[in-house]
Amino acid sequence: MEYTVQKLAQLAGVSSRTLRYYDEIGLLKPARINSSGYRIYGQKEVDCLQQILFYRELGFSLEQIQGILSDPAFDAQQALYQHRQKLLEKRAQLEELILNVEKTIAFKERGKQMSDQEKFAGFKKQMITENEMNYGKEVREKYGEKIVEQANEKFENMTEKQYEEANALAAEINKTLSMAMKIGDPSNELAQQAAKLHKQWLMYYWPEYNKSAHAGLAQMYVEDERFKAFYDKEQPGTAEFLRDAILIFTGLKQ
Amino acid sequence: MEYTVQKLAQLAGVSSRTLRYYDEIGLLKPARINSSGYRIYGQKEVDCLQQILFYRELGFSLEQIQGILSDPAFDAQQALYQHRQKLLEKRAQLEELILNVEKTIAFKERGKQMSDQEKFAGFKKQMITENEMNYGKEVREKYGEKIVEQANEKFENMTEKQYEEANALAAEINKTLSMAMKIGDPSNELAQQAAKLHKQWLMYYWPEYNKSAHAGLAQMYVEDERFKAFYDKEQPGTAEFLRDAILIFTGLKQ
DNA sequence: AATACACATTTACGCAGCGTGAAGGTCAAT
DNA sequence: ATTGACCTTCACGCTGCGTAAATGTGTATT
Repeated sequence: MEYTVQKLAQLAGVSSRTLRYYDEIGLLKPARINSSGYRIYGQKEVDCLQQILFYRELGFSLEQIQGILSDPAFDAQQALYQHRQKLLEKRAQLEELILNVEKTIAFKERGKQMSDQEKFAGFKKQMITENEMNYGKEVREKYGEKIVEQANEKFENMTEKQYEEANALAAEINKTLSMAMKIGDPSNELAQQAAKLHKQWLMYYWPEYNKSAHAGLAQMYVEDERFKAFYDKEQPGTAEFLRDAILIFTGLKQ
Repeated sequence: MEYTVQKLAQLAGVSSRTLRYYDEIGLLKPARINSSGYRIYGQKEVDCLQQILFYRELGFSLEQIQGILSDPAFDAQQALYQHRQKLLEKRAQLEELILNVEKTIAFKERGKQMSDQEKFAGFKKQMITENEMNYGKEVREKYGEKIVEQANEKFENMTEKQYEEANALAAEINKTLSMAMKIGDPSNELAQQAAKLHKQWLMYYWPEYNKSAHAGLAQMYVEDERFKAFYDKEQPGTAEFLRDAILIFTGLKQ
């Protein structure tokens, strides 16, 4: 059986350009060239092409394939081993690359979360200052107008650095919380650590700390859907969990 | 601090050609060009180069980096995700490649093993001709000295080509057997195919075929530990499986 | 026989990211 | 003035073809 470029190309599932290229680089010469200059391939060339494509699929370069096929018995084995070795190295590199990309993603993700929390901080400010919430009202009733004004002032006078510290704290709270959730007990050490961090975080925003206000805020985290959604976005039940941890931390439960 | 190409190149650990190229494609333009046409880079460019190299290490193309750096906040995140996705796909491809290369190695290895089987054939010869085994004895008793001598002669007169054919057959038997093993029933079509191939293989070595000798050999495969080890080396139980298949094939069981 | 249309041919640019010259100017020191 | 270490701008080369462009052939239909 004899084939022209196109026929052979179709048979082998490559382009005719590829066959001409293989001819050009001497990888696969046609059996003969007919009177019109057409390349004519025979059975031997078909077999050879199959071999070429086989090694090509294994990721060998055309040059390597040429080497392997020109001296088949000797090199093929060793070439395969070396090739495998190279592929393994390549894979190791890729693994590392992927790890680095993932680290970068995580890093940026954290950065993004902080800008989310920026909004949240704004949201919180709105809550405290504009008296929209019942709890806002309650706080005002309980602690008076003066303290609320002081809080606003403190918030608005935060330096950039303090702001970043607060956000870093918030990120740590999240992390600690998510770890504590895995254990599942709000009286557990890790959960109490989260509550403590939360207190520290609060102190960036509140003019003074007291346990019942902290506990009240914690309760609000559960009852206000906006807060709840914020805390639950990664893991449902986080708001409740944090509330319970804080209630225990403040000693206002059990 | 200002740098010429070379200085910056040294600082960043790239070649000056690279910096010129980055200038050429507009990825990193020098801060200014001095009166002699020298490229002069400033602090801003140093920082930018750091970013470029960072993303380059993550495997991004220069074009992608250009995109990311020109509109940092917006694209970077998504680009990272997409990039990760692409890397994962690439890894999957690599895995497959490696698997295929290893398969090929194993296949060629088996070819090499055929020269092990050369030993094995020698081993077999020894067994049959030198009357070491009970089964060897039995065969002699059953079929007489003459036929054994004929077998030896046939074996020693095998051409290279016949020998290779026989080895190819042996390889096919192995393959068929391992597939049949997955199904698990020695009366199954594939297992019977293996038995048939085994008969054909035998006929390269035996002067004449008969069912009971075939069945006897099959039994020996199980009872002689050397044969058993040979057949079981890839998958325990293969010797028994082959024996059962051959017993059914020869009709000497059930 | 003319036309159409699918095939064939060679030549050559393009791709990514530089390496590696070549041919020539500039700077500082000798 | 010369040297030697810099700098500059071309421009080709690497891989494995894709994708024209320009031109010739083979076969079927009108």
